[in-house]
This record gives sequence, C-alpha cells and structure tokens, in this order.
Amino acid sequence: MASSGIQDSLRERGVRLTRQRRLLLDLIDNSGLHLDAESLYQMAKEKDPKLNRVTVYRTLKLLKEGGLVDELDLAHFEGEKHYYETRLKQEHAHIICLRCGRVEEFFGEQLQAVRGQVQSQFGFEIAFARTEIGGYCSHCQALRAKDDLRAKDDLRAKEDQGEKQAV
Amino acid sequence: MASSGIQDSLRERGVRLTRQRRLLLDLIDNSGLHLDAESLYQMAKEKDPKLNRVTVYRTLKLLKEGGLVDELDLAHFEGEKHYYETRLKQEHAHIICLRCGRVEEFFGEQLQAVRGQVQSQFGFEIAFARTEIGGYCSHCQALRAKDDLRAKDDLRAKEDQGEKQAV
DNA sequence: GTTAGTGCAAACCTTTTGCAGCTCT
DNA sequence: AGAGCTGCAAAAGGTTTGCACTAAC
Repeated sequence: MASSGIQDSLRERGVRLTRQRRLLLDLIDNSGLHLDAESLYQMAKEKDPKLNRVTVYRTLKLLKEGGLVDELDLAHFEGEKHYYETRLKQEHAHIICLRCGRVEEFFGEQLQAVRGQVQSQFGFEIAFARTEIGGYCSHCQALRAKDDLRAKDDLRAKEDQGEKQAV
Repeated sequence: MASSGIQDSLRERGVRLTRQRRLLLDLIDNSGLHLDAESLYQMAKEKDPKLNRVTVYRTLKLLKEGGLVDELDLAHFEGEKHYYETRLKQEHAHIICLRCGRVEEFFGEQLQAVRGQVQSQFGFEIAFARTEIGGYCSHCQALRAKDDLRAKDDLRAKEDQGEKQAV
C-alpha cells in the first residue's frame, strides 16, 4: 500500500490507525496532488459518508505536525485555504499560474544553494522551506494579452456611455 | 515624507488620498516591519479612533493589488493572519524562527538563480516570488534542547503518576 | 479496560460584502 | 457635482474547540 510509510511513522509515534485515518491517508498519498481540506473531505465522504469534516482537519494537523505532509498556500490562488502534499524526499518550489491556476513543481539545485547559504550565513537550523512563485505560464502569457484587450474594450464602452450621460 | 513614493503611485492611478489612507500609508511605511492587519488597525486607531478595521483591510488590498506592498504568511507562525511589508527593490526570503518568532531577511543572489532558472526552464513570467524558511535561529537551537529536556521530564512525571494509579 | 479518537454543534478568527451617508477632487 | 471612500453591521470562509460517545490497542 502506498501510504505504508506514513502509517509506519504514525504507529511508531503511538498514533492509533483508525478506519478514518487509514482512508484519509490513502487518499492523500494516492492523489499525488495538492488537495485542500474540503476536497479531501468530499473525496473521503464518498467512501465513508459518516466521516466528519473535523476529522479531516485533525488528521491533516497530525500529519503536518509529524512532518509527513507539507502545507502550501499556493499563492492564495483561490481563497485562504491550504493545500497539502506528502512530503517528498526533495525540496521543490511551487510555481502557480495566476491565470489558469496550474501548478508546476521546480526541483532545481538552486533551491539547495539558497538553503545552504541560509544555514551558513545565519547559523539557522532549517525545518522546512517553502518557495512559491506566482506569475503566468507560457500558455497563458499569450492569452493574457487578449484578456487585456477585452478589458480595455469593456472600459472604453463604459466610458463612452458615461460621457453620453455626462453630456 | 517617507511614504511619498507610494502616495505618488496611488495618485497616478487616480486613487483618492483620504485622511485614513494617508495615516495608514505612513504607518506601513515607517514601521519598516511585518505588520498584520490587526496590529496596523490598533496602531492607526490611536491616531484616529474612528477609523474602522474594514478600512484597514480595504487599504491593504488596494496596496497589494497595486504591487506596493507584499503579503506574507511567515509560515503561519501565529494563526492565519497575513503580514505586510512595503515592496523592496530587491527580492528576499523570510526566515522565521519557530521558537521565538523572530524574522530575518535573506537577500542572497541564490534567489535570483532560482528565479532565472524558473523563467528559462518553464518559460514562466514571474509576477512575484515568495520564499519562507522555518526553523530555529542560532540562539534558539540551544534553548530548544532545554525545552526538550523539560518536556521529557514532564512526560516522565506524568507516566510515574499514571503507574502509581494503575497499581 | 483505558485512553485516544470521533462526530456533532457551536465557536473562533480573519477577511469580505452590502448599503447608506460622507468627502475628496 | 459626483464618483469614490468610509463606517457600520452582518456574513462569509476556513479552521478549531468542548463534550459525550465510540473504538483501537
């Protein structure tokens, strides 16, 4: 089972593996995505309709505190919710397109350089590092020009109307 | 006045410089810190007791959308609030000590390397980049060991008591 | 059998919205 | 004069908490 690593880690900590936790762990681990609490709850509810939203929050908190999942903001692309992913062996940055919402992951060694420099320069002991980059993916850059044109047209139409009324 | 740069930028956009906004701008600009909305509100209220919390939120939103301030999470060190700082010319990372809450800023060129690589590798147009690193500052690393000892003692004391009752 | 974990309801905190009245330009 | 801004009250969205019951170990 994919989530056995997480389950082992929890067992070691003396955490009980309840039916609900097993279900949630499976979903988190197999999704391979950036789920927020509500999405996870909706997915889980399909398999266990009695499962409560609160249990999702409590489980996420548990995993987060145990360093088994990372919590992301994804540039607050959509509201203030948080997103979760199982902690990978390798640090990576998240790159969010502000137009289409697509998330890319960047694993470049440059991230290690930042990490190393922070450690040595400040004598800082790093527990986690999170890099989020917002902007426009190659696909949306072109579309954005069109968006702008449309917005400008809308604005002009509005102004014209305003002038008519003003006169 | 320190915030004249911001004020000019707003004026250009046709934004009205009301008494409230001038006050908030001054506070944001002169604090040189990472304020959250509530702190800013409390500070502002001292000078203008009638000023409303909502105005603070609206002003921050305005500045954020105009790219005049950056919004930070600071690793959600304390609740889900956001922190704000006037946008500096140079990108920098925020390094948060999870024990004492102190925030350091890191300006190393390594950040530019990440930025450059993301741009070229993904053809991504970067609007903003945010790096937050959580961990323990040099001062707290030592103290943390003591924290742990204390916690372990507490735990042991608790277990001993438990055993007595169990017998 | 114990203690940790669950569900439910209700609270919480931060932020946003609708609207009537005020004010900057 | 009039669009833009403010204050107030109320709601929203996401998350946490208190408590009695249930289930994992």
